[in-house]
Amino acid sequence: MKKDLRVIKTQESLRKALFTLLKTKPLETITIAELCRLARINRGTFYLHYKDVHHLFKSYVEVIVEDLKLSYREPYNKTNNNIKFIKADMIRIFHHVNNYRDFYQIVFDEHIPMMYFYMLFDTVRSFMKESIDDYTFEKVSSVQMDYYISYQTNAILGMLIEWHRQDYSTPIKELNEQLLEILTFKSPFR
Amino acid sequence: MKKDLRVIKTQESLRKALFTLLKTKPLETITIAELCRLARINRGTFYLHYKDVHHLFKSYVEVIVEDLKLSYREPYNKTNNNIKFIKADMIRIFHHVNNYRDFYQIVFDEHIPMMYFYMLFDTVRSFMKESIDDYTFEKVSSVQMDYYISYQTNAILGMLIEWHRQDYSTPIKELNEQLLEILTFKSPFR
DNA sequence: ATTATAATTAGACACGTGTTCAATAAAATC
DNA sequence: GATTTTATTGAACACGTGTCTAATTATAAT
Repeated sequence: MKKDLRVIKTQESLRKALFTLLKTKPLETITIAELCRLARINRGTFYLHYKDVHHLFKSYVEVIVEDLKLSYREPYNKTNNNIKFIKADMIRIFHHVNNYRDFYQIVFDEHIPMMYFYMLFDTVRSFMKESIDDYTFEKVSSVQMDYYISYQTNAILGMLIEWHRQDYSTPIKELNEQLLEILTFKSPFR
Repeated sequence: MKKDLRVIKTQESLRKALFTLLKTKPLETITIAELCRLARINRGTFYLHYKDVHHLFKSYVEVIVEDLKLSYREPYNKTNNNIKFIKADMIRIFHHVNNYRDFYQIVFDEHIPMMYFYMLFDTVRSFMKESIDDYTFEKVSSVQMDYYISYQTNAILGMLIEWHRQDYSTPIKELNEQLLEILTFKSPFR
């Protein structure tokens, strides 16, 4: 059994309306009433599908995150040099964020709920876990691993936050160099 | 010229009302109307002082952040061993978060806007900057430093996120060990 | 104590929210 | 094609939002 055509039409209209409105005003100022007027959908119908505007927006985020995952799965030159490896992994995240810059400008906005950050966090974390699982031979307890992976994951996201705050003015090439620099840096902590 | 007594009374009533309501329901469900009824303040008066509930909540956050800064300034055993140094710096952040656990459970909630995370980020970042400035002798460009500091800052916050997601079940002592482990870890990335 | 200043108030306004209802229309099933 | 099923609709409801007025009251200044 496939999905009712009416449902598809309704959801597409709302998605389109949200997309249109996002070009003119910030997400946090978009009301359900406004969306429904533009989409020519009864306001009650909105609530049959979504809880609030964020629930609708989340369906976007899922598409973007899917693209991130896809781009990550893409074949690429794997080397047995770990630092090149992690660099290749993360550089593709930088590229992805750059491609969807308009989108991430929303996600990193201070008025936007943490949930989208966590969605990004979880996705990058799964990549990070793979990288570390594949290339770490030292055995440590799983609890330790949880903290270590979250530590490394959020470190990368810290670079994205810095990028965002500098209005994405730093070119990817330079970000790339920064990351390499950091990973090979003779840290003051050791 | 000091502040009008009426203003002080109004703001204290609202703060108290928010504090009371937070014990019974999540921040995101607290309405301005509800706060004003409890505080016996006219709703119009609320708008003379605050833009929304988050603006009021922010005055809490500022108090907490102030305590974090204070606790950071406290004298402590500084050693010329850098890893002990950074560990001492960050362990006091873990303690602080533990002390205000109820509060940070709100701040890290997925429905809460990023702004509070950024406030924490900025505060920890300033500590991180000091640590690195004091103990890093290699000279690098300021742009590089911005990324490096944000990278290290958010790494620590990644541990806090992991801690939060594990319902703060990990004892501080163990977090302490985790951090030490990570900082001395023979990273797979190098 | 009197006066000047400024905060607070009640009331109203248009609009948004979240929910419910019976009526209708569109799609799926037979 | 007729029938059953289900999504959508419009209307209404109580409540919240943000803004504005004029009247009132508390505080500060004299």
